[in-house]
Amino acid sequence: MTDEPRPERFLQIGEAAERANLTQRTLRYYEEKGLLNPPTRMDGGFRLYSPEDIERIDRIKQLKELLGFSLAEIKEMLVAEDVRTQIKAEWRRDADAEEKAEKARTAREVTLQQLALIDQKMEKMSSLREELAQRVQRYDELLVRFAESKEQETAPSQS
Amino acid sequence: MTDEPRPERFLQIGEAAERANLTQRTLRYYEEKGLLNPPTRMDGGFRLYSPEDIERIDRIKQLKELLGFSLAEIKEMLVAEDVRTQIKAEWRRDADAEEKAEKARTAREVTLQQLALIDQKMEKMSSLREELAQRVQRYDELLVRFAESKEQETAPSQS
DNA sequence: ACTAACATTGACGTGCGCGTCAATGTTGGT
DNA sequence: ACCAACATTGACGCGCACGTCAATGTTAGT
Repeated sequence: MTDEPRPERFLQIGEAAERANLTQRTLRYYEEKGLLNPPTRMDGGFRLYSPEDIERIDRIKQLKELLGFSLAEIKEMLVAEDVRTQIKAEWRRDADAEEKAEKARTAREVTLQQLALIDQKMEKMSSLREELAQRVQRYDELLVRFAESKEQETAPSQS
Repeated sequence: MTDEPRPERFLQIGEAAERANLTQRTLRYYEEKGLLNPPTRMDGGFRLYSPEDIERIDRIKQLKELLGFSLAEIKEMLVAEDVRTQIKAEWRRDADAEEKAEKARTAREVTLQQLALIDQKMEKMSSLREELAQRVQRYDELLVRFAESKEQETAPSQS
């Protein structure tokens, strides 16, 4: 559960999986499903995950565990991320300026939608939290009343 | 998505399912898995869900969709709820007082754990929210810079 | 050159959370 | 008495998100 910092080296699948606390199978599966773009390979064919790949794996975990989305949904959400790295890569190269701006606008929109979604969830969680907190209070009151009545049994009122 | 208010009548499975936006199959499945205690039946064997049953169904939906727990986990969490209604039912009847208090304490503990769990999730969500908000800001800056450079193209600096 | 540790693809298996028949019974109204 | 609408149990099916072999290849160290 110790949030590993972003590594600066490339990692093989074993290390990558351990770091994220996932199995190798899971990483290959995510690749199969298009959630991870195919990582670079060593000469022998071993996968090599870049620091960016590693970050993306973390993001997937986050979206899955935290927000409970399906992999298909997560794939949709990662479009914004893709555009982001795409822009970074294209930034220094020519590429039509207006086109880049358009991509940025799209990415902005998608991210805003994600934000709205998170806000929705947080509101609902907050109200659930309130409900539970009130419930605890009621238990407390009940237990206090109980303690009082017990007190009276052994040591009658001193008023 | 309109949060139906708590009904005061007993509902058959059809109405109950529609109300919660679930299928009949799902309700029977929840019963099968012990998430719902067997509802009362009509003479012919038709299920009749009490208002409490209906509330419980909503709670299950909440825990599932909002927090993304498995049905097994939710079953665990509902223990507190069970104790709660149990206490209510036993309250007027004799039943050893200390025993009731013990149950209340247990229910309190379970509820506190759920609260802690929710707080954990909310914290993580909050930090994810921050990350995304920052990202939007960076897009904005980028787009502003872009707009400025475009402005210069058509209308050179007036300084 | 050998070996242990690590990786590859392919294929089948699994648990969860239901969906979907099929065959049958119940309820309520005309 | 009949009929449509609604329900019942049982059983098989299915998509998702991987788990788990099996057979094979790669890498790194001695």
